[in-house]
Amino acid sequence: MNRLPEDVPDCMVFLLGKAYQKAHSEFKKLLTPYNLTNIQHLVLEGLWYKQGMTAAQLSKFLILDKATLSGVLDRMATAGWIVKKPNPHDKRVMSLYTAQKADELKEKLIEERLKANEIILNNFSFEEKILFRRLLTDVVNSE
Amino acid sequence: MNRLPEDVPDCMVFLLGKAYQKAHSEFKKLLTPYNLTNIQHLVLEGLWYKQGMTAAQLSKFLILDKATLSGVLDRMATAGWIVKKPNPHDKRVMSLYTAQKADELKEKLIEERLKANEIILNNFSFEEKILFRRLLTDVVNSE
DNA sequence: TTAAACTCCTTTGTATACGAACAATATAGA
DNA sequence: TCTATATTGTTCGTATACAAAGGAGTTTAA
Repeated sequence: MNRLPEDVPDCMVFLLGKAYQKAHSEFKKLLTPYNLTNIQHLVLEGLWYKQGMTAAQLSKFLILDKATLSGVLDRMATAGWIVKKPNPHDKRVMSLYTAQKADELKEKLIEERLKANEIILNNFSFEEKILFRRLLTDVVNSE
Repeated sequence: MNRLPEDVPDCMVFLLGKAYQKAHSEFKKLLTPYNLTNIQHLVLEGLWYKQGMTAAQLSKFLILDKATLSGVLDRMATAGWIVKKPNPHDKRVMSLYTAQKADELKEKLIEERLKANEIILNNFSFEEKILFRRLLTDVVNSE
């Protein structure tokens, strides 16, 4: 990725966008061998955290639009990463579970996330890492 | 936007993504009255910084994929925000300029960017703002 | 001068992002 | 119990994001 231009108007949306773009791109490289997209990896981590969530619950948990998630889950079910089980108590809902194919790769996939974190925060001191996380969290949780 | 879940795996890609999502969404609200998307606003700021750039130059300057930019520029030209002038010396190239419609709104549009910055960095101290910018810049420019 | 190599921009295909509208289903309240 | 209201997941439309390939134009080198 190109370096940031220097003598240029200050825009946090742009800066955050480029930082995300960079992080996304690094992680994408790591996931290529698995044929998983970043979002699909995120869904797996979400379900490992709590199996059996409905799409609505997962959508809130991952702060992902339900419309976006709908398509993602479809592709993941087709590719055999997750399983959708109908809920007998509520016919609208499908409970979501990771499939065996995903569970077998769990350790490796989590390792890739940790590796991505390291790459992204490569040049930061321990204190900077902590601070950076807090500042980002504050932006997300503000208001 | 929902708050971040707390007791959850640490993932910088996710965190950066959500921070960008938040910032993007705040700016989007501010731009709605103008019928401009965030990226279109970015293109205008780019051209105000340096008029007459080609698509390739603008793509590098804004770190935007040329394929993405191609469509954005089309829509902006159609909507009358920018003008594409053919370059007599190189028939492959179009020089890009902001149109009158954009220039008339320049001050207001820049004001919206500043307002977005304030909203996003709302809870930060002066020192934190400076530091946050530096950390983000380091992420983008790393390697 | 001419062919190879390179550039610029567009197009195609796939994957998000998200507002809006919908059908099917639940549930609350009269 | 029956209806007004709310929820769940899907689909649609539009706008990125980006890899890959293609057409047209330019430059380089032999």
